[in-house]
Amino acid sequence: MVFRSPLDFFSASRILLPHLADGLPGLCFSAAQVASVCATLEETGDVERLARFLWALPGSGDARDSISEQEPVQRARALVAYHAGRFGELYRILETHRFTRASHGKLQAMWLEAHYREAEALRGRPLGPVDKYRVRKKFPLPKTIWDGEHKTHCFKERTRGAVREWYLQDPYPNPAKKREAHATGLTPTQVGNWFKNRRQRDRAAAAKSRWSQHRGRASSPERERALGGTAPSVTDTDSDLDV
DNA sequence: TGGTATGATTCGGA
DNA sequence: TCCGAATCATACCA
Repeated sequence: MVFRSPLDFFSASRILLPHLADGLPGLCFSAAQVASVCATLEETGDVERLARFLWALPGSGDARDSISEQEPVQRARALVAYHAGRFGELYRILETHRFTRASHGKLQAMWLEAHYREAEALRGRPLGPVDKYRVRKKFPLPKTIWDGEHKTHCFKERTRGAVREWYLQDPYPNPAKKREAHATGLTPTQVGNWFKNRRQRDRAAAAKSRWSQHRGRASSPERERALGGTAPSVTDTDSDLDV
C-alpha cells in the first residue's frame, strides 16, 4: 500500500488497526509527519479529528518536545483550544510561541475573535465596532503573531494644512491637482477622499446652522409644523451650501 | 464609556 | 468617472 501523505497513513492505520485507535501518531510518526497531519487536518477544517489527533500525541519526553517545536502543531493546538472555548490556553499558546508571518493572519483573527467572545459574554450583548476597537486596544496582538507595524490613521498636521489650503482655493480639485498632492505623501485617492469628506461635512455643518436659525425664528408650534418638524436633509439644495 | 473627529468604503445617480 | 450620501473603522478626549 502506498501512502501519499501522513494523513493517508493516519486514516489507513485507523481502519487497519482500530485497536490502536488514536494512540498511533505518537508511536509511529516523526515530528515532521505529525506536523504534516496537523497542517492537513487544519486545512480540511476537521477540528474534531484534529483534537483527537493532538490528544493522542505523547504527553512527555523528547518526542513531545520535538513535536511541539513544529509550528503546524502549535497552530493546531491553538485552533482546537479556540474551538473548544479554552481561550486562556489559546492566549498562552499564541503568546509563548513565535509564529511565521504566513500564520499571522489566521492567528490574529483567532486572538481577536476569542477576546470579542469573552467581552460579549461579559457584557451579555453583541459588540459594536467601537466596542471591538476597545477590545483590540485593551488586548493588543502579541509580538509572536504580529510584525509590530502600526498603521497610521490620521494624516500629518502639515499635510492636512496643505490640503486645507487647496480646498479653500478650489473645493473641486482636478486630477492634476490631486497628483500634485503626491508631494505631501498622499495618493490621489486619499486626496479625493479628503476633499469629498470635507465637502460633505461642510454641507452638513451649513445645513445644521441654517436649521438652528430656522428654529430660532420658529416661535409657534404651527410654524414649527409648517417647517416640517425635522432638520433639513443635507441633500437639500446643495448649490448655495458649497464652500 | 459616550461623544466626536477623521479617513475609507460602498452605492446609486448623472 | 466623479459626485453626494450614508456608513464603517479608527483614534482620541473628557
